[in-house]
Amino acid sequence: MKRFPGYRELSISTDVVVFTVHDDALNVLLIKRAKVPFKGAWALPGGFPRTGETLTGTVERVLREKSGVRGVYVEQLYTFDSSGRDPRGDIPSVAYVALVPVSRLKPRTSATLQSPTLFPASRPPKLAFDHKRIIGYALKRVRAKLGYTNAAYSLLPRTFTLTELQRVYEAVLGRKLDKRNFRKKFLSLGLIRSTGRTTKGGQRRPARLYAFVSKQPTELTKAL
Amino acid sequence: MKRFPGYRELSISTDVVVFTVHDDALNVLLIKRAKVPFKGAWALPGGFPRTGETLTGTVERVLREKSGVRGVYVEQLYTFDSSGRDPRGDIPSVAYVALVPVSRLKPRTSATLQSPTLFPASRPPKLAFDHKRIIGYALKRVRAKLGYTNAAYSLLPRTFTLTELQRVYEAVLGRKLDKRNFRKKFLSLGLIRSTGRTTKGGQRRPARLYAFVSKQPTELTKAL
DNA sequence: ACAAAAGTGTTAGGCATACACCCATGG
DNA sequence: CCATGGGTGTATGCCTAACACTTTTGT
Repeated sequence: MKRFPGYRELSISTDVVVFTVHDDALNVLLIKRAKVPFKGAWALPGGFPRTGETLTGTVERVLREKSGVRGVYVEQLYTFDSSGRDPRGDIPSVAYVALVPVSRLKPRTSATLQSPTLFPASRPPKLAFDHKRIIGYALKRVRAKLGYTNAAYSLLPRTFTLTELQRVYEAVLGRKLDKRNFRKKFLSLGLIRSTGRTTKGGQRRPARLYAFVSKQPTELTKAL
Repeated sequence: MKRFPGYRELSISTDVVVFTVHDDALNVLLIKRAKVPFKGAWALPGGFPRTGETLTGTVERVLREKSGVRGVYVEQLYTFDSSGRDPRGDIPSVAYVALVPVSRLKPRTSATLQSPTLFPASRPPKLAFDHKRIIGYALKRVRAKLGYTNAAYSLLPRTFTLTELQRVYEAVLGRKLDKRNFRKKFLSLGLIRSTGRTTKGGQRRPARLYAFVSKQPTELTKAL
């Protein structure tokens, strides 16, 4: 088995599915691979753990180096080990999902990074390895999670309107929701509080701004 | 890093939480460790992948060699990589959950195996590594899974009475359920069918025997 | 005054829960 | 005939889903 200095072994890898809501659609961040295998193909950001680095540490480093974000919501998804997924051999990959407000991604799309680009999560381009499958798996997980946790906080700025919150849910779930029912139920959950402030400057009626009471992952007893 | 011939590297491990329902309680199968570290301590069955072996393959082998079962329900749980979990270094472990009818376990409790023994899942003995945490995590997963899949088929023999089915649910969930509501709902799901046969030989009224329509993992649209 | 999004209640149906008695069998 | 678990129905409250108009602002 091939070895690279500084890397532990080529025996386990990580991949990160970075989701964000942009233009009322759920997007996934992909990079162009700079090396073989699959050189030039779109792929999930990922990498091998360095010596002494935990998997979580590897993911944080990958997010920093390849996507330019830090301190975002990260959750382990699944460990993929199907034979044939990597031409270098049977290298299992521990996949993670990161949820990021789109505002956190934009400023870091610089030329020195491996061209991180957003694609619609439901129609990604042709992808390296088994990354298409991983994205499908991640999509399913995030859809479920929004239903029974407060994970939406990680896709929104600090304050937001109820319409923006609803757009996030609609983008992730891929379907329209009823405005009155959505507001009624969400407000009854007690996850968000009104900040007392409103939007300004639009050519329409100002909207109340809300904030999440807690930005820690929380499970709900009653589903959304 | 230490190497053993025939093993890939000591860079990833597997652990299996084998659950079964016995005496109306959810039990977990543990073995006494034969080697350091934690020699003599109770631990989850597990092991390192051999050369060319997938993680799933490793789990199947471990189940065969250490627990004497094959062809049972297995599901990946989580990959644990907290530093400090293994004194040999930061070795991530991919944990799996297996669900087994107790009848499949009994005959293989022979002296040549590393004394696999059942313990109540909610009160396991002192355990090696971070295995207590893994069992807690597995318990949570199985409780959830029973609510929205047909996974219970893997804990029961081919045919069973509704009371036996309810006992399985009660053992896993750790609480009593209402008999009439349980039967009404379960039968309405269409997961099981009456075999037309009944139990015999007890000193009480015979009970109808049921079988699962499908023994493939299936997700329900409506929760139990 | 108009365009654009914000904001707001009611009703009907389905689902979950609580609850108690008769039945069939073997000894 | 007795003991033991098997088997059955109804009523209530809650949550979900469907549905349309008025309000506020900037131009």
